[in-house]
Amino acid sequence: MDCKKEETLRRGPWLEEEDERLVKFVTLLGERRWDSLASVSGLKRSGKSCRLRWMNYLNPSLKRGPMSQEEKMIIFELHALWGNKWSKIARRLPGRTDNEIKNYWRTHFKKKVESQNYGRYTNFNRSFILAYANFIAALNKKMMCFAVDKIIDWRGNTGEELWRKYKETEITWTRTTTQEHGFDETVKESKQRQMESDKETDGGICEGESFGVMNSPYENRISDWISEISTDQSDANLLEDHSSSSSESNTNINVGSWWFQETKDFEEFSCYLWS
DNA sequence: AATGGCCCCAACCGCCGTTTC
DNA sequence: AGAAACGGCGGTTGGGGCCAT
Repeated sequence: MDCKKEETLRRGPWLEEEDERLVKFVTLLGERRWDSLASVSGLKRSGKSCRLRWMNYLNPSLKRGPMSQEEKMIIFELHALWGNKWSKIARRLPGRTDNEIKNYWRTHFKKKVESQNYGRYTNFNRSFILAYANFIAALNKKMMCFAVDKIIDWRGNTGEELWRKYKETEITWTRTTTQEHGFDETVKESKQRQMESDKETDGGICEGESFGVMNSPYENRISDWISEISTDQSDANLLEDHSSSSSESNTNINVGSWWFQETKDFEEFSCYLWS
């Protein structure tokens, strides 16, 4: 019986009329009970095949077109954190499927990873990522200033140290990714140039207004998140001498004036951020 | 023009955890 | 409670397109 059923099932690329029929029945019955949907629709496809076609191709919420600069960076960074957790990474990239990300990774990054250049990126430490997220958030919020010399993280890294790491990583990242992966880094580079010139002229105070701020959904979410947790007190911390911050209990992290619980690891942080 | 190598991506496979009956 | 069905996930495959030779 099952063998007979198998024989009648179509395989391989989907035809246009199959797609149309599938869309019609998913709209009608919803995204569930794929086996029933497959048989009710009259499609000679397995439920699994129908589900896959919908999830990876027909779903109207899917993004079309090439990966953006930012999506590439997110894939790269989250893969460094989580490994081949494609569905998990996909959840941080609205409109992209695990299959798409997996394919993208395999064709664009895998060879590079297998060569010697990857190791240093896997060491993105949390303080750097947090500082970076805060920095982007600060830009997005167009805050009046970003006082590098007032920052300290829970490991005792000063703002200057984080800033230096940020710049080094950005420079290395920019150079290698542009060369190796053909990324368009113009926005990032212009930001960086601006940062450096501002830093020189303002003694460590960066004017957020000066930057060409991107308005991506991710950065907006970071910004929203920061808005949620920011308080008047934390704003006051911006101007607080970091020596007093460092004397505080180690359970708190003060990066760029926002407080985090040390127990909250980066995964939790980013889940909250992008979920 | 023919061919081979490579890239890209849709689709499939097998496994496993969850849900349903 | 347990078997079957279902759904999700990561790994793999195969075919079309492009490009260099």
